[in-house]
Amino acid sequence: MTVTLADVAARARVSPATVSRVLNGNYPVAASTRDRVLRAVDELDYVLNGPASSLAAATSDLVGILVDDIADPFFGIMAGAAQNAIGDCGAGRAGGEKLAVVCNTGGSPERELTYLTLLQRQRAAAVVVTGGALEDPAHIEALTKKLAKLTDAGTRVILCGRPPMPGDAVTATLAFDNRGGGRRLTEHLLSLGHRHIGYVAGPTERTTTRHRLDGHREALTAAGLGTGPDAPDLDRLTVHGSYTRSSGYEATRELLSRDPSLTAVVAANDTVALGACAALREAGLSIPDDISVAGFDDLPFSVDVVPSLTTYRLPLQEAGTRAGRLAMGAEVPPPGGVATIRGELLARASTAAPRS
Amino acid sequence: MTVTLADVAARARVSPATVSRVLNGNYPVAASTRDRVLRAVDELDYVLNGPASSLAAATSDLVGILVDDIADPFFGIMAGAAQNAIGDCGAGRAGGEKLAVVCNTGGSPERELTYLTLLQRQRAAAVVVTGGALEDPAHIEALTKKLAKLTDAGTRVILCGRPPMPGDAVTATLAFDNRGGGRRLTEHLLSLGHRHIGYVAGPTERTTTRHRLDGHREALTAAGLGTGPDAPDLDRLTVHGSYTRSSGYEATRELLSRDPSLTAVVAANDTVALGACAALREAGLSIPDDISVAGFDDLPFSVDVVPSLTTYRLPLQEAGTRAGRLAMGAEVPPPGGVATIRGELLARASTAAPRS
DNA sequence: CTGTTAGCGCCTTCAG
DNA sequence: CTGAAGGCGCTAACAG
Repeated sequence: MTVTLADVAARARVSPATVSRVLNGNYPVAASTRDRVLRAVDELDYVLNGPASSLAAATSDLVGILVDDIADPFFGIMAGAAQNAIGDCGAGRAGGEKLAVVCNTGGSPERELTYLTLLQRQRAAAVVVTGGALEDPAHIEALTKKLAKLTDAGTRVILCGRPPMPGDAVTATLAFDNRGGGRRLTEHLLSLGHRHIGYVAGPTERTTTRHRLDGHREALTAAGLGTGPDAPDLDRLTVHGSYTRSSGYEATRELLSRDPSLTAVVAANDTVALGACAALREAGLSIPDDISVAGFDDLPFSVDVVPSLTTYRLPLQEAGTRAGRLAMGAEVPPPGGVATIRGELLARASTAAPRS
Repeated sequence: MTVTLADVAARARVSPATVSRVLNGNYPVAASTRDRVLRAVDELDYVLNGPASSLAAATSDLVGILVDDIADPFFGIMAGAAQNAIGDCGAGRAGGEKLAVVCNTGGSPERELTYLTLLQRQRAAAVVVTGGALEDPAHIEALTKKLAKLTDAGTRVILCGRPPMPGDAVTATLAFDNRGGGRRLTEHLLSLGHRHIGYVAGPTERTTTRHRLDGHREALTAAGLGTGPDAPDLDRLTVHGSYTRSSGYEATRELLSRDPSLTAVVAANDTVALGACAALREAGLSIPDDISVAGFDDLPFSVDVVPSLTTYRLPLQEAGTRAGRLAMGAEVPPPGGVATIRGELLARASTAAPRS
């Protein structure tokens, strides 16, 4: 019924081994033989049996990309770039095509582990894990063990946009400078003259959230606004939520009710910032005349909204591409296995000096 | 080195076959035996070899979801929902877990075919193809053949948000009522009193684009604005682009330059509508006082932008979920294999009666 | 309910 | 440069 490599061999009047060799292209074969084989493949409409091939070779063409939320462009952009890079590298086994595939964890640690197991089961060639890490010791340990096992089994493990993990469970890590970005953004606001700055943070248990917030407070402290008897109560000016627009909206209303004298709001990311803008506008405040707003990431829409959003640009595309190349082994890991990717402050129309 | 099923069998003092049976859960096994096996699995930290298992069983746990653009929430929402539905169904082989995986074609027909081949190679259990179809006869033929081959090989093929294909190459089709939506939107504008309506269309060669535009013109024609000596030149009031914000921006500027007397703009989708709004605002027009704008899809941001966007809501989440269930065989295909999913007109703040 | 026996389709030494 | 042979790890009949 289904055509196998043996059928192709018979038609091309060569041995199965030869067919295998031309298909994998990793062994010298006479040009004329190759042509004959390729023609037979075509005529028979032969498709390699992946499982059989993976079983025999003990590796597969699968590359998994794990994301927190596939409906969020932050992940979509990285995943797309990684997938492109992987597709472009070509030259793998069996026609040079890797199957780069994205898995949506929905932010659930269990599903993260499940997907990793599934990928391990498939003997994936590589795994790219994106997004901030959960700061739960139990999960970190489980994750570390699982990743170490993958690495042991020959799977390349790349962390993208995520802090390094302890030990050598991982092939390479591309970390974002979330702390630095948080600091720069707040420094920018400070230099504009703001002194009452609210912060709409992400979910508490994520490294991304904490690092961005740390950077923010670092800047505040450096400006003498961090502690001391008449320093503002930082916790009161911080509201946690999720990385969604509606969360930004709610949190901003809360912030406003806690301190109506706010002259600026920093959001955990651009999406959250959009929600913040909506809440502010609804409260009758004009941006940036009455209040400034800053985001983080520089998602595509950020330059386009009105007013255009001041943010800290993370090179998501580049990071994804690099992660993809690393996953393919097309690029050597950075020294120490860890590279920190810096972003860039984009001061746009949503921030201005406070009203005097 | 790596632990195999035989190792587990030895440790649990049963035969390999028994281990296989408890792992797959599709065969009666004594509870005490099962426990012993499960314990051994745990102690040995055993992970099933997917390729071996797929080879022997001639099927795999892989389910592919093809999308045009992973960075676009339109696809992200459907893909995420499908992935959830597939994960929730459980009860597959080997622990009941399917590996639901999304593949990003970037809108390229070649990559679509490539991914399908890769999935076929892996003997995928099912494939969900989302997004509008390309209207190129050569590609349609190639695609039909490839899908038929997948179906023949036992892979369930589900079309989601895409018109039906000729023949029986496909297991089930979930089509969106793009034409009906396009008509409803324009009828709404017409009933408000608009007579000069511009249309920002998507890429010419996609069914989604054409159906939405067809609906629009259908409504115009029904209102007596379609043809005739003093009917407006519909082609002049239509500009094609891509499904992006910037495309909407450019196209709207073009539209405005072609006919400054426009009182309404209908966009191919919400993202495009956002770009249209930006262009309109930049031209000094206020929405909806000077000009009305309508989108399509009802993406999450659409209710939140200012002014909130009138649009035609497509139940993306529901469609994705249903596609996922169909892919798992957890739901029987609709009669005839095709179900048309209707949406709902959402008249919001971006449309109003034209200035008199 | 459980063990035994054959392969699934391909890759990979080893010879030639 | 090409052929022959063995086995990758698991599942699916069969028996019992």
